[in-house]
Amino acid sequence: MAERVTIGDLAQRLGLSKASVSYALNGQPGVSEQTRARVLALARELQWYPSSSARTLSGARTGIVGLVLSRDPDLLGTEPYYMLVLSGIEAELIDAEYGLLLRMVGSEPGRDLPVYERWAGERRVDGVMLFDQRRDDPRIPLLRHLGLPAVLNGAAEPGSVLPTVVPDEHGDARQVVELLHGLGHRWIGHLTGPSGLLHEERRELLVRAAAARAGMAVESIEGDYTMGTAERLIGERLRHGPGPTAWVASNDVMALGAVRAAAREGVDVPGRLSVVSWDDSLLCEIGAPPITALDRHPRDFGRRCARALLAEIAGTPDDGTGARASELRVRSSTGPAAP
Amino acid sequence: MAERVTIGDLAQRLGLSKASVSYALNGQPGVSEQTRARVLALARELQWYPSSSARTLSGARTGIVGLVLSRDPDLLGTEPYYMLVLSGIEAELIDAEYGLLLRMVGSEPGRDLPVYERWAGERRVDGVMLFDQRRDDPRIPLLRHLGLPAVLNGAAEPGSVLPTVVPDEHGDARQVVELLHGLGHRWIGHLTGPSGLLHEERRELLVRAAAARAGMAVESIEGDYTMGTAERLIGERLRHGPGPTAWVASNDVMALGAVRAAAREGVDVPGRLSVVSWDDSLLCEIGAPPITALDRHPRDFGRRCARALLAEIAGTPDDGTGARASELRVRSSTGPAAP
DNA sequence: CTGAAAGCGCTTACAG
DNA sequence: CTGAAAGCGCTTACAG
Repeated sequence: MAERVTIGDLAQRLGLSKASVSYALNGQPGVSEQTRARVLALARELQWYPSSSARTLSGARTGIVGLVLSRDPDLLGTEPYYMLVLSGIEAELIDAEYGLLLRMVGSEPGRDLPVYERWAGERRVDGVMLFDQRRDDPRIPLLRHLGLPAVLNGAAEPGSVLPTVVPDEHGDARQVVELLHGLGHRWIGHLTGPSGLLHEERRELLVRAAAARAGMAVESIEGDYTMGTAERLIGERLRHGPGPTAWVASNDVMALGAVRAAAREGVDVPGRLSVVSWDDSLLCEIGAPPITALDRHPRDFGRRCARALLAEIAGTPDDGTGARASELRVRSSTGPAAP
Repeated sequence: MAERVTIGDLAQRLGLSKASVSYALNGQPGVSEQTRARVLALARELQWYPSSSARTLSGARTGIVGLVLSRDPDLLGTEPYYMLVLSGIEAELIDAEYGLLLRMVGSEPGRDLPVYERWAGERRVDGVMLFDQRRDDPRIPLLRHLGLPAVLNGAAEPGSVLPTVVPDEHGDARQVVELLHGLGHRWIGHLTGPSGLLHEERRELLVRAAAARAGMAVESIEGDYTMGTAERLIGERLRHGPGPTAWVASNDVMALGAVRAAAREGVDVPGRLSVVSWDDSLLCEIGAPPITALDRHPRDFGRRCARALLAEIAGTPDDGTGARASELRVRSSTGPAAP
């Protein structure tokens, strides 16, 4: 086992004080360039690494950001979206030499709160990333109280005290609605995720606004992001009588559920019913038929989230400007409105 | 912002020494039960949390395990397998009050090595979990040299120096081969992942052994876990002339690729060709046709991996015994061998 | 430009 | 059972 080499070892070997070594290592003034070079050379040779705990204890940052995922693990497994956001976050953190502490706590509300308390109390992380914001989200006052830097991702609450990174929800809603309007649809359905979620409320609002401008009717059904529930709800709606000629589902898995419901009820997609997914993924590609979906560039989004948090931690708020416009991938689940 | 409360604050308020407070907090002998109760009560009241860096600096564990994922982020997004393993790992860590430090480094070989060096040097983690082991894997000597506890997951190399957690590969191969044999298949294809991976080599060996016992011929093609490549390779093979009547693909995404290739070549599945996936997922369920797949219980596997590492860290090696047998979910992509 | 010293918040022998 | 003290490996005023 490699013996741990400390700053004291370096100092001793070089006949310097620990202070000088520290200054040299950290690029601080107070040492000659020559001395600095000697220190750096020896540090490299002996493979010295700063002890993260010692650094943190004497006031430095931890170099870690925390992320609590409060979704059902099975959902996390089926939705590629989060894994892609995660990889975007990682990509950005790596450049900044930051690490990610990950916690999955399941979907019961409030399970994440003690995690933040603990991380703050133990000084584990320099900041946290929040997803799936809810109305009157208890995390916000808690983090404020804890003094833990945080960034909200995915939905802006008017007057929020925390920096927020949002996708181009406005453009997303417009693109989807315009596609359907262009195909002649005048009555569309919105299959949303759980209504407590702010980004769901926001989408609902924006879809309705865009549809209203285009003279289209909207009706909504609340789903839970699972295929089974979506299939049941849309199946019931289809049996119930005349309804929307197109459904917009809030994720890929629910869009699949809608397609399956249609198949079971003998309703042809896209002949008699169109389906659009708010998230793109392999699931949409291989659907039968392949499903028209919004590619919202989840990796990019993850990068922006991480960048905003790092800026917040550094004290130079940035607010993750510049969402890249989503691309609507038109496939075979959408077609002209049935007459 | 909440003011940090330290062990010194508690000691002062209670008129005790820091040592006594520490003993009380840690359940060490050396304080009366009465004193201990007073300390614990005040600690709770003031919401005291131990500083993780201070603890670690004075010799304690970090309470963190590390995981480096060296796969292409896009693959991670499409394969539900890893997210499920991750959630199993998390579930086990939470019980042990451990955290997970996650790093994604892309698939270029060797990108993960500096991460281990750094984590060891900085004393960031108490141990690491290794996946996707390769022949002559450079991580093994490196971790040994670094003295960082580690557990190998997914494939056992004979005589490995590290504790290893393996799925029931033997049973998996047997189940798949027996199903196909029972359906009359006598010539099967094995669409593997990259051959450098030990678990792929192992599967290949076991599939061939099981087939040989049953008097079946096997041919293999090496894929790369992506749908596109699988579709191309199987397409070429189908055009090339008589071939296997059934293909076993090493993951769900490649199984889909095989099914698509068959569709494009006008080969009916399962009428003229059967397809089995080594991994189950929503992708298999919604395939057209739905794909017969092995449910290898990835969450369970993740739990076992984490448990084995925690045991290793605690110095009570456990070797994650007791793989739960996989369940073969027979769907519509498998049928009697074409005459 | 360089060194001696204090301090970060814990733990842990070592005395009483 | 309790307290004074040293130490973990850094950083950072403060003197020289």
